[in-house]
Amino acid sequence: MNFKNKVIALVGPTGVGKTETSLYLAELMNCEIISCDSMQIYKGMDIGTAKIAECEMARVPHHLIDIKNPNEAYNVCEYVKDAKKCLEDIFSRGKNALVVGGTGLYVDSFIKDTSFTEASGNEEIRNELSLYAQKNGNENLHRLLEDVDPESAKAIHPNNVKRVIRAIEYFRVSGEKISDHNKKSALTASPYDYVYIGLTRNRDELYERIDKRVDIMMEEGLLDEVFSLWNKGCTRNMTSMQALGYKELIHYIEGRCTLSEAIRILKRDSRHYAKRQLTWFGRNKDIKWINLSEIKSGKDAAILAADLIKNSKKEEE
RNA sequence: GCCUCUGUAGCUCAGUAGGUAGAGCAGGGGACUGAAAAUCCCCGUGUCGGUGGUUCGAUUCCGCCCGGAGGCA
Repeated sequence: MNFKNKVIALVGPTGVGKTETSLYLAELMNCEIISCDSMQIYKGMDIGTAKIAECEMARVPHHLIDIKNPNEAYNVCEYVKDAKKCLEDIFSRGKNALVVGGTGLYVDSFIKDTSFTEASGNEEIRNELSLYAQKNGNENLHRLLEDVDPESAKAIHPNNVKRVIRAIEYFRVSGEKISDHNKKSALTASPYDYVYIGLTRNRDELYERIDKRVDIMMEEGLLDEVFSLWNKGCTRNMTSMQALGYKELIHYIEGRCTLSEAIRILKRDSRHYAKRQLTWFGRNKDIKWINLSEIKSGKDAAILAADLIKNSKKEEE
C-alpha cells in the first residue's frame, strides 16, 4: 500500500453537522469519503440513519454505505477489513481518504489498524454463557471470567454481561487472555499518516438539533421506513434494528407504547448517544476540535479544518 | 364572594405523628478492542410559595398574604 497519502478522520456526535462539513473538506483536500457509521452500512435504512442524499453523494465518491442487508450482522473486524480495501483503492487513485463518522470504535480500530485476526465470535459459546448468566446470575458468570483472566475480570463490571461473555469467549476460542491481546495491540503504532478533526457544538444547541432532527425524520416518513422493514421480517434482535429510530418505532409498531412515547424515548436516547460519543472522542488526544456553535457554516468549518490539517503536518516536521 | 384541595430538586410526586428531606424521570460524569446507534458504572442542598405566630426548635401546627386546581352561588 502507498502510505504517503493522508487519512483524515472527521468525527463527532450525532447531529453535529458532520455531513455538510465533510463534503467541503473532501473537496478542499482532494479526498474520497469512507463512511464510518455502523448503521449507514445497511441498505434501506436511510431516513433514520440520516444517510446522505444521493444528489449530494455525487459531489464526492462515498464508500461503505449500503453494503449490507438489514438482516445481516456486521462488526468492527469486518469494518476494518472493508475500510482497508477502500483505502487501497483511494490511494491508488492518488487521493486522500476522509473517514467520516460517529462510530468511535470503528474509526479508531481502522486508524490504528487494530488486529482482530483471531478469536472470531462464536454463537454457541455466547448462547451458552448468556444462558448461564440468566440461570446463575451476573456475578457467577463474572467468576468464570475471573478464573481464566483475572485482569479482564477486574476491568469489566459484572453487570456488563456482553463484555464478560466476549472476554470468556475470546479465551476459549484463542487460548489467550483478551487483556493480553489488547495490551499487545495497543502498542502497535498506526501505519497511516493520519489526522483527527473533531466537530462539536455547545451542549444545549446540540440537543436542540437532535430533537428537531427527530421531528424532521418523522415528517420525512421514518415510520413508513421502519414499518416496511418490519414487514419484511426485520426484528429487534438484529444488529441493524438496534439502531436509534428503528428499535423505538418497532416498539410502537408492536403495540408496546404510544407513538409520542416512542418519539420521546428516541429523542432522549439520541441525546444520551451523543453524550457517549463525546466521552469516547474526548479522551482521544489526537483530535483537533472545532466548535460549530462558534462558526457560521459547514464551509467555514471545512476551511478551518483544512488549516488545522496543514498545521499538524508542520508540527511534525 | 364563600367552601374544598394544592404549592417540596429542571419536571412528576413521596415524606417528616415538630429535630432543615428522597424516589422516578430529565440532566451531569465515566468506561469501552469481533453486538458499539450496542453494553455497562457512578453522581441528589433544594430560601420544602411568602410572611408573622406558637415552640428550645417549623418544611411539618396556627393566622394572614400571593400563586394554581376544583366546587357552590
